[in-house]
Amino acid sequence: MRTNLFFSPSEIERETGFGKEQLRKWRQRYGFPPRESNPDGQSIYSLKTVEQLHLIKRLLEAGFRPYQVVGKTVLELETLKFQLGLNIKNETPDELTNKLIEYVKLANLKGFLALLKKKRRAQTMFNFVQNTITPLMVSIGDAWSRDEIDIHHEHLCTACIERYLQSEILKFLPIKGLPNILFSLPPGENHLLGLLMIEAVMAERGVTTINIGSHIPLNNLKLAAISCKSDVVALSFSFAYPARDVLPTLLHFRRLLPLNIQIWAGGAGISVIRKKPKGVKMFYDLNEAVLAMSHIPIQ
Amino acid sequence: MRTNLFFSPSEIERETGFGKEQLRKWRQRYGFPPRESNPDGQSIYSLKTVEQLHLIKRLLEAGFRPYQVVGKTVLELETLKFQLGLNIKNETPDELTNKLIEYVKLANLKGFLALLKKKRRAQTMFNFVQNTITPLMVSIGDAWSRDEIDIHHEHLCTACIERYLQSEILKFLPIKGLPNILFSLPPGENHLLGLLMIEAVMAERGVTTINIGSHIPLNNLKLAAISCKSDVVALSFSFAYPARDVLPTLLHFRRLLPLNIQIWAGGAGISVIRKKPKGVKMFYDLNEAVLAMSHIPIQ
DNA sequence: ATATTGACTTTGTCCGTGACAAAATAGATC
DNA sequence: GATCTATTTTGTCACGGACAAAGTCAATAT
Repeated sequence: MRTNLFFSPSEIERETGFGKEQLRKWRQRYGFPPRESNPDGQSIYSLKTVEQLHLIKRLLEAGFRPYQVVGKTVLELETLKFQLGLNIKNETPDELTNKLIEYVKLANLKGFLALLKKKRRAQTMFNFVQNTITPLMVSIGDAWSRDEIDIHHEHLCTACIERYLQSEILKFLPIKGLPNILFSLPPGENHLLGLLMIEAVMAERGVTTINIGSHIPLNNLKLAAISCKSDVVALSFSFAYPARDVLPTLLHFRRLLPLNIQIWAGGAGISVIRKKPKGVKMFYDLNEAVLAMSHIPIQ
Repeated sequence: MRTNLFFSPSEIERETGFGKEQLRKWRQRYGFPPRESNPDGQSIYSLKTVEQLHLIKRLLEAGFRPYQVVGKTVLELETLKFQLGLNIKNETPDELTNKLIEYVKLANLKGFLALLKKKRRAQTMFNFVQNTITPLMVSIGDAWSRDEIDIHHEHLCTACIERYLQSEILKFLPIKGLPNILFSLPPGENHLLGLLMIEAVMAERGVTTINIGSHIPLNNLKLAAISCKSDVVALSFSFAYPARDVLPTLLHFRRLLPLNIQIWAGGAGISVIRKKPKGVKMFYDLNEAVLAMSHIPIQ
């Protein structure tokens, strides 16, 4: 289903998280990635190269150093990977998830939403997010990487759930005496769903939540946090966020924001970070965040 | 708030959206931003420089060329901006708009939403969009360009209205026999509000609306339109969308999409286009779109 | 008068390379 | 074995040349 056989430098950055400067240096030092160009002279990367970069990325995350993996042949890399036993575990989706995916495939959003609402009524928002939405999005991602669905199915599903969560969040009433949390996405991040999920859970608990959305410079986000009298600013990093930018972004923001306002970071994008920056709370799990919420000192 | 803040090159990129390479070139060509360095010899940028870059960004968006604004003093830039401000039609906002803006300034989103809801109950969605939201957003934009509010106020306001519209759209029920419209943003576009406004109006009329959101390649959007059995695909171009990309995007999409599916284009971004591309309906007004809706042949 | 063409200018992005600081590793000492 | 120091590896930044894409403007055609 994927039609593009070649990738531009900016697409590479989005796909693999490696910057152009880094790749240029690798080419100078290890002779990889090779310099290719299309008839117009534009420099491009072939699908083979991109796949090799993905492989390198996984090996680096597993602890290898660049000089050990960059510049090796695919065969050598596969051998290393095999030795590590890096296997994808494919948990089989439950029945509900399968039904929902079926609706998306048929573009039956009415049925999709009806089923979602039914499930929502039967459980708390916390459980709904954890047991219904999360497995659904994981399975959708899996199905896409297996080419069983097109990317537009994923977009459709995401947009539908985002709309539903937005309307549900609006229904919750804040409780006096609980903290005030400002939700936002880091600059360059476009994936809103994860942020809405954690906001919905917090709103259910009675927290005053404000969602300022995406594409706001960190210095202006600081002003927003002060203006809203927020106790916490929560940022969500998606799987697609360039890994090497996560830590610098958090440190940058920590330096700007007054120390009496906490910074929370969550999302699939932070799982690659080994050591936590000082003054930032990292959440790998919904539970942790809910627990932490009850310990926020109110201003 | 006298802080001695300094930013590294990559932090500048996050704060202003200008890349390091671009800024380096500007320094080479126009002598701005100046080369400053901290005791360690690292090159850094002061907060003053950042603010100047924000100003430059606004002037560039207003149509100036880099050689006209990069390298000028703050005073010269302020003069240019002032001259620009004179062109803005300063219709005095009505009382309701002023009240809403006041709520945003105070970050009182509860009051903001309550007033919005009250107004919504008193009129149709069509009138709500045309008489309440549109003037509000115009005034917010004006206030920002006059430096009366910070950009974060605009973000807050936009996010709030988007959430409200999402929940309102969910309440409308489609009527059988009416067309099916797929709403989306062109690649690279981030401004959702305009799209939600037109979708809300259409949904009120009983049209089956599907909103697939942003950042979807045109080829996959085509697949979505076919899969959803849409009669029309509606795209919204914001004022911020690069004018030179509007026409190519529409022509590209028209070439991809089967001819029995109409393409609609709207938003502030299309007003700069002189001649319409063939096979695409351009809407400069809500009324036109509503009228056109009743003439769609149903498949 | 408007549209189109074509030369010229501006502008952003990519490249290769050198410099350098931060991180990781290895080696040495306690 | 643990801690400290020297060395190597690695990523980021600067610089300026090359170049294509986009914008400007004047001359010509419709």
